[in-house]
Amino acid sequence: MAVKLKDELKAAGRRLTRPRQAVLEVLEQCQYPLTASELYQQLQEHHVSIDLVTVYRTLTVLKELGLITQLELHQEGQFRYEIREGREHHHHIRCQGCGKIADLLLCPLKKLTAFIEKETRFIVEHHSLEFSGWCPKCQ
Amino acid sequence: MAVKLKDELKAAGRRLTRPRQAVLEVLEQCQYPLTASELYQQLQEHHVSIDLVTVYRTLTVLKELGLITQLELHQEGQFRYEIREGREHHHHIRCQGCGKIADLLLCPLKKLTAFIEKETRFIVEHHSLEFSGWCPKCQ
DNA sequence: TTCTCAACTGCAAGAGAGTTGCAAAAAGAA
DNA sequence: TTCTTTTTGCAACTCTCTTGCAGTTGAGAA
Ligand SMILES: [Mn+2]
Ligand SMILES: [Mn+2]
Ligand SMILES: [Zn+2]
Ligand SMILES: [Zn+2]
Repeated sequence: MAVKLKDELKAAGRRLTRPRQAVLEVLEQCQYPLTASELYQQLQEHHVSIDLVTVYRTLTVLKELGLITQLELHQEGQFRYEIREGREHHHHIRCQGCGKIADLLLCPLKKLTAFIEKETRFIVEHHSLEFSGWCPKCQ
Repeated sequence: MAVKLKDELKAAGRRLTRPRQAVLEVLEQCQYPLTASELYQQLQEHHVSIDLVTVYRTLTVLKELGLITQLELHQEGQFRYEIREGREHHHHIRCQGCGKIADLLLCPLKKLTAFIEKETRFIVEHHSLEFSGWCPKCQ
């Protein structure tokens, strides 16, 4: 992934820097999508000192390079980011109690998209689908 | 609807006021869900002078009474509100060009919810599903 | 109708996520 | 090492939404 980062940056005329490597590493090791400030905290715990503004700018760059995905969970009011490498398009479920986020490794919307395009005459480009509820521990 | 508002307010020990009537009227007449500031603008156009803070507080009350629904469209960064009366649970599609929002009078997620509950052992309470793309005019 | 008081409103200030301007620092090519 | 361009950190800012508080108003009681 580090190699891929370097190549993608170079191809885009951008530079390989400490913050970009560090942010990508944290996201690689995390099992669930992180917010900018969660990422910032984790960096501090790893004794990597990067300004929060730089975290935001880095996330924008990594997203532009197609290395991470930005997502929005319902009613959270902030973005989350996760590594794209090796993960197909999928959706999430979040526990209303503890905030635990789990992947749903499926997308049931292909047929529905075709139907909606026919009915509305829109051309569908994106969709967003998330569930929330109670995880086993919080029930 | 005006009668229903009065009754619901009374039942909740709350009062019937000008802002509450005006906000509900604007939402009743609108064909698509409005943000707080769109609502505020429309009120001003109708020469109803209500502070934006009061609009927010009014939306909270109407939501608590179950008269309106709060929703969040993907990537918009603000809430929208629509009248609940006479409308079943449904979803939306928004045009990335002009911002037009259309209702999708369907919900395809009942079976999927049961499947997810079995797979994840979460109990699903809410879901959010929206589409975005290009409306006929913007294509 | 008038009185009374809790509910409500407007204004100012604040919170939280994210963005922008700018000078100083660092990457990387020559 | 030098030079140019990109990147960073800091401060200030934007935008949506919330909170505190003093003055106003709705509506039940007298
Ligand atoms: Mn995921
Ligand atoms: Mn609708
Ligand atoms: Zn999908
Ligand atoms: Zn649904």
